[in-house]
Amino acid sequence: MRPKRPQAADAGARTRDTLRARGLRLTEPRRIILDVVRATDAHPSAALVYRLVRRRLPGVSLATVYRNLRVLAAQGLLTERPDVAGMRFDGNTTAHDHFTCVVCGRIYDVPPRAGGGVRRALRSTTGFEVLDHRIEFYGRCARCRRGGGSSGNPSPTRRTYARQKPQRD
Amino acid sequence: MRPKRPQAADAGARTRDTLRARGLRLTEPRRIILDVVRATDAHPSAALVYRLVRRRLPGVSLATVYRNLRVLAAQGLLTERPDVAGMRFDGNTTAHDHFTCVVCGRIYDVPPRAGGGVRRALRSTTGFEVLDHRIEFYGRCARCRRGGGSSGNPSPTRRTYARQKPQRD
DNA sequence: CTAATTGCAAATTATTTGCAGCCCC
DNA sequence: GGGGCTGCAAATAATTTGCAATTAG
Repeated sequence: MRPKRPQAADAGARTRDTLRARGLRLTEPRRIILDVVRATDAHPSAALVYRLVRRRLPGVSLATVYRNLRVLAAQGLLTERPDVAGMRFDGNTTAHDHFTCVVCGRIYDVPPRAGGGVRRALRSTTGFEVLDHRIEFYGRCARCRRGGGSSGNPSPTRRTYARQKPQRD
Repeated sequence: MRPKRPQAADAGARTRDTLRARGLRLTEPRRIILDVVRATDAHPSAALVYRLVRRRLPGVSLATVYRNLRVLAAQGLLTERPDVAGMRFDGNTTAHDHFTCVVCGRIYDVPPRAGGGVRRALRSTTGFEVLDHRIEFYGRCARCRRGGGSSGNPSPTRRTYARQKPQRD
């Protein structure tokens, strides 16, 4: 397991309270699932979360992982990201954008760019109430610009990135 | 079928050339599929495209629809959008962002906001080569802000929008 | 206690693929 | 005429659900 992010420090107590307020319990599978998602910045798929959780709790079922990822997302304790290859989860709930490398498939967190200004502008021109927004960038990461598509994906010669099948999980 | 967008005027010829250049053919199913996706701004799922195409070509198979949506996306003739409820397709290939109403589930096209400036900034700070970007907004559309969640979705009282199940298709 | 949660297996849903025949260039 | 394309049916893959047993609070 990797070192946790700073925010994860108080996780136990705060998380428990958040859940309890909605009549939800902080069970061991649930706690470990959240912990695992928070401990990585790989934006894991449900399948990968499952594999990682199993290392700590060999008996969990995949269904439990799916159910909890949903519950935790509904409580705002983690975020769901629809992806070409299925749903991915993000334990970093602070404001940030994403950069997907079309060569290696890695998803990088990048600092938030177009701040509230964009949202305000949209609101004033459309009359829509903007509650949230997400920005996804696509391109070649520094690593892949240098060496040819280093680790990870085969086909570096793709023309589209929409269909890029990154290292699933 | 609804009125086409201005860009769709020359579709036939240009599209044929684009495909031919890659050794691909412009068959009737393919042409109609592209036509259908271009004729709507509903960001349809494959299943809806299938239903719409069938009206004009009753014999098509779902597999053909899927295969062609992939091919057309790979050629840049349409865009794929991963969504919580599966892939959606967009025939509008000009620069624009999206606004998803968390009440009725509609996806609106909105004019592009954070232009190239955002991309340039990201490039200079990260060393990443940014080829493309997408912005997704979430909130309540004008219509839903007025009347309670008018047409469309049941549960107007949801707390999260990540799991909003919009009118599938 | 007792409602929330879990594991398991079966069920759904979305999407892809193998293959034989068809058709565009 | 040959390689793309198509329809069909079967195969995968991702995610969900029913249910009886278990457990947190």
